[in-house]
Amino acid sequence: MARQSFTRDSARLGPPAPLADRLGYLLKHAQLRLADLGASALAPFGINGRECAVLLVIDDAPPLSQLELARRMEIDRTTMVALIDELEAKALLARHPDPRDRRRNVVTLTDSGRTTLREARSAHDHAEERFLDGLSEQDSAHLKRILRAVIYPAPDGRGPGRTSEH
Amino acid sequence: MARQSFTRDSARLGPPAPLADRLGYLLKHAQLRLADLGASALAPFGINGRECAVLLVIDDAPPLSQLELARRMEIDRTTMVALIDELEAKALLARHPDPRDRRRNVVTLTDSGRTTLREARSAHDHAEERFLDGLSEQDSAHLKRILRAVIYPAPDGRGPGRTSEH
DNA sequence: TCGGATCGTCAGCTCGACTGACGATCTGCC
DNA sequence: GGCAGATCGTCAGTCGAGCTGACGATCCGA
Repeated sequence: MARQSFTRDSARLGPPAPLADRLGYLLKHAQLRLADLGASALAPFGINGRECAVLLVIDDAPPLSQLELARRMEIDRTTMVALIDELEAKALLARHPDPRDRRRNVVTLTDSGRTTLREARSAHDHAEERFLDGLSEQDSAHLKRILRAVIYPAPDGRGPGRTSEH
Repeated sequence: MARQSFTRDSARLGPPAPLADRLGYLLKHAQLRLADLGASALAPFGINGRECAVLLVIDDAPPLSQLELARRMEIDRTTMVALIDELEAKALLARHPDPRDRRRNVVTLTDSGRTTLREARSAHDHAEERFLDGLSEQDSAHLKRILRAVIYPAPDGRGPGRTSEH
């Protein structure tokens, strides 16, 4: 359930003064809180956030090799091995040797994987909503837009980080 | 230098389509990028982000015990031990047994610690600016405000979670 | 004064991520 | 056709951050 449970009991005190304005602190703890909510939401499906993300990406794209998958998600390929091992053990996806290039394994969702993904996605969306609860529609959208901008900074002066070109 | 260096070489591709809109992904990667910038900025001073945060909090507050420090930063007290060990080894802070309660160690900055903190803080601020480069003043402020709102949600309907007062 | 709480410490564990190596396979080039 | 070099999946080992559980020293309230 997402590290950093610390003394959760000792009633939610605000941020320590000198850190309240540090972006690093804010980002870390926002991420932590969402991870926490997300983990609870996904727990009933026996998967965690990373695993859910893998399923999402596989579902979205044409059959991918492990390496392609890893690259898209910016995960190390050795890390992906374990991740896929796990999901395969849970029968949510399957490895198929690629007949065109026998070095590769093509990874696809199983029926069970698709079902689980559908339900898990909805549960996770709900957690995200709770996370954003209290924010206006605009603020939520704004947050995402700003985050994309700082993650994928415009290479030159112009334009926000490009936002996918489908 | 902040985990997740992955295939940094394979030219910065945008977010995988199905993840581009997931807050979890965005938060994680924003945090990652900032941590990366911050680590580079702090490296010359021989400290990392966590250590810098500890120095900041100590500097800000009256003499704190290790436990108080840990609580303020929402760090486990056993984790704090190692953190302080490290900073003490670097002579940036010192432990003093508290004469009033001999179970406690009061932690204070050394002169060297104060100097290092001053310089490191400025370097880190600069990194933060680079991170926010491309965002307008308003967007930067907005980002912090929104993050605070989601980290410390208003307990009931209305409250400090408020996000638009400009 | 004595039992229970508090504080600092330590050993051991988990988890995500990385490095380095290896065998199997593919590809370009002679 | 044959071979050097790249690519892919795998595995063992390591690292950092964080946690749990235990322990000794100390404090405090009944």
